[in-house]
Amino acid sequence: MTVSALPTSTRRTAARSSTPGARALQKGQQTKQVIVDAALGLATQIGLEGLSIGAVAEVTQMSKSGVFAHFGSREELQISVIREYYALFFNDVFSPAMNEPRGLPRVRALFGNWMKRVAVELQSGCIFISGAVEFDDRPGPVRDALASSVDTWLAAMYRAIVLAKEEGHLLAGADEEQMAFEIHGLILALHYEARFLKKAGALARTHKGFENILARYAPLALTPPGPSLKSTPSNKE
Amino acid sequence: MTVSALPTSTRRTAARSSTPGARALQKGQQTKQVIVDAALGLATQIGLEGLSIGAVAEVTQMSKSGVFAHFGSREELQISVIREYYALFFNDVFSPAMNEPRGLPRVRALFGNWMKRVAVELQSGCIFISGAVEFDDRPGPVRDALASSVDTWLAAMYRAIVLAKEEGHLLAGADEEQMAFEIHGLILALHYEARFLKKAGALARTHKGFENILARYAPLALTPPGPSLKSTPSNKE
DNA sequence: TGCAGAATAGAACGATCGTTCTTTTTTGTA
DNA sequence: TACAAAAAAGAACGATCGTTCTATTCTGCA
Repeated sequence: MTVSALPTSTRRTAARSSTPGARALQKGQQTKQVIVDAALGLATQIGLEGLSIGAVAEVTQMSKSGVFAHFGSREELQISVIREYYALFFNDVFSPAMNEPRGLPRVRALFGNWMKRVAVELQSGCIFISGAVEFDDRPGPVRDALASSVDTWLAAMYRAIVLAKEEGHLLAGADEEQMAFEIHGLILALHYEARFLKKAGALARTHKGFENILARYAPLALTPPGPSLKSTPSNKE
Repeated sequence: MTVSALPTSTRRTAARSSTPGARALQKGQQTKQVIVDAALGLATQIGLEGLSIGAVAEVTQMSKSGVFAHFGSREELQISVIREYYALFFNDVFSPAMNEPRGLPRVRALFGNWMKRVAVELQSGCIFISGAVEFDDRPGPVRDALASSVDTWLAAMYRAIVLAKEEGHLLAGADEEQMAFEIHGLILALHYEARFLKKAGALARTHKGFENILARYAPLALTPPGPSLKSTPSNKE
């Protein structure tokens, strides 16, 4: 489960001046990618709802209609931004963690990458969090794209927890959904208290909160900073 | 520490047709209150940033300029809404909990009221949460009013936890700020997963998460709602 | 009852929004 | 190099925004 189910439009054709007989269109997709990148940068600051075609045009030094033509509607631009963010998020958070062995190490890596990413985003904002507030009672295709992206990510996190239990790294009675819920809460609290309230120490508390959760659901596993007994160095997958 | 530090403008003068010699102005403050109430209803649905004077005018059956004259600016209207929400929040969540004895009972009541309120708001939205996302990097008086309201509430929650520790209801080594942080995360996760993702069971998970936190910070206190199959009924985590 | 002042309405402003239509420029290729 | 198609620009539209200014209505009190 990598980034397979991604929109095809965001992938560059890579057929440049060479191989002329392959695919045709190039320039269009190229500038479209530039526009989406710029729009993503804007959306992380002012939110998906505050994203305006005029602002994107100004940043990209294009005309409003020139930007508009690539998407046909503002909603389509917003959806493209969501898909782009989704791809970046998975590449930064999910994919590297899959190199860790299944079980607690992978769960740790997923949470660590997630936390690190949100920490970096404390200056730029997280679309998965801000968008949830903006579209929580605004039905439509934008909301659907956002919700399905978040659902996919949370399901991936949940899946890693289930695997950890199957590996015997968690208590037999551990409630995986409950654990995922509490982890999600830590990330949201980090975003809220650090980004909005500018409170110091939120990052450390997030990390400590995760260790507290582990102490509840996997009390056997010691904290890794020392020479710990990593779980079974399993293989397969 | 009740609702003392509240804006004076939101309190009604209560000097009606009787006692004519007391205060003069009535009608103005009266309709202003109506406007603020209507604006609050709108803001909980579409957010503080989406709140427009035209929409408020339509709801209250007034003219735009008629609404505007009471505040002088949109920002002042937003701030009035925040103060009104703050007052309602404290009356619903904080004040009733102060009837509980200090210590764990009061902490339980605070969290229970908070959770209940957010649960009710799953259809209308919580300004403390949506506003945090809307104004997390938008400096100004609106952000300041919102942040100080949230700060006051979180400080009240923190204070109750400190008292619980002083009463001996928490472990001697309990980190009160950490506990408050984790509790905050539960509320945020409830709002996110129930309101945005429409996931079922979020309310139960929030409650269970709170019990898990208590089991960590106050393992001596048993859960009050009858015989449950909680984790090991043992002691010292 | 009359009257000053508060409260509200009405109209208009400049700005910005998403979108449409038309025209110009650029691109890829025969 | 020429030409058709794609890409981008330009101008304008109706709508809505916050705000200002002026005129009208209402309220409270002598």
